[in-house]
Amino acid sequence: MDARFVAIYAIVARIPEGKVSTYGAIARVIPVPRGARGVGWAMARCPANVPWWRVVSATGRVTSPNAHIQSELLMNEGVAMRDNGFVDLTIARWALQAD
DNA sequence: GGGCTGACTGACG
DNA sequence: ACGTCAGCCAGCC
Repeated sequence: MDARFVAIYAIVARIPEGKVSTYGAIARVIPVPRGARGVGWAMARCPANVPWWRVVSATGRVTSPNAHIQSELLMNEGVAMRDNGFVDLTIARWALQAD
């Protein structure tokens, strides 16, 4: 486990309910080895205590293999969902912070 | 060692 | 506005 990935999980863990963030946005705050893909890679291996469902693609689309579960979780938290698998980043986007 | 894949993104037609 | 393409680079055959 690399310290950078720990930082990714730490940031994701800071995303409040009803808010989401994007892979690319996180990749800009942290010097991730492979940029946005690195974040996705990290999410794919979410250490367990990580609210991975609050991370979506830059367009607001849920790109996870279990998108239906993710979208359901987001709706359950009050995230502004458009339709199946889409989040309204205009409303739900969280202001990133490295610390 | 070489080629393909992917929980991405931004540019292009 | 929407579908495709190319760049990206660690992992996994």
